[in-house]
Amino acid sequence: MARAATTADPFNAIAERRRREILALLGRGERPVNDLVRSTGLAQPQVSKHLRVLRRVGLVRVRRVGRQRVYRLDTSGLRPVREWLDVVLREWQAKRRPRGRAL
Amino acid sequence: MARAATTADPFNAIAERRRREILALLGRGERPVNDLVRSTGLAQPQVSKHLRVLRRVGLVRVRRVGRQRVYRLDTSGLRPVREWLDVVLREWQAKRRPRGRAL
DNA sequence: TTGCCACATTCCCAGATGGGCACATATCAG
DNA sequence: CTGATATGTGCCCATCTGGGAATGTGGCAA
Repeated sequence: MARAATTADPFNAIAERRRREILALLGRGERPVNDLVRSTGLAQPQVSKHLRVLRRVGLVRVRRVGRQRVYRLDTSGLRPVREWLDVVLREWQAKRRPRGRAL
Repeated sequence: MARAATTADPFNAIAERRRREILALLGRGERPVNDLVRSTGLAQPQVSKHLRVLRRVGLVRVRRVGRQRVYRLDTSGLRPVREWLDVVLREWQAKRRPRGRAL
């Protein structure tokens, strides 16, 4: 088997640097594609492709405004990541600091 | 260019399901390879390979005990992920709930 | 030394990119 | 309709990958 598709889940989607960059930008507010193109310095087609991946995994949503497409971050898509991280770190903490037994 | 190496950073490393599984197991405490092999149901070589990737990105550490190698989670390696996630979510919240101005 | 055990490494290969580039589409101004 | 603007898609290709199977290696027991 080869590597999983980038659209397999949020973990694979955010593995790509540029996509994280795009998500970070969208975290500060919605933006049309060309805005992202300028901010990232990437070619427009590349940005569109990254956005497509982010769309497929539910990390962003689009809204059409005239001939533009305004992208918006959908934080719910990051939930699995947050949760996995929390579980791992939480359990680790529980093991590392059993001081005074658990409550 | 192709996809970044799985050993490029923690984001790429945890993109793989099996590796997340291994990290979750290690979150509950150190374990020798064979333990992980049993828990994951993967073949030993595969587990070793995943562990190698996790080692390279600093997500786990090894300790030799006799002929075994005990792996331990190194949470500091997850910091970049935690931080990126926090920044994105925090900024998003700031935009979504500007109630009563910022403090 | 011999043999076994716990792991790591190497080789092979189909599958999935990400960027560059050309091109298709949709919308809006004239 | 025509041209310009804003995006999405298709194609090509070097590169990295995860699993399977075989092999290499260090430590321990007899």
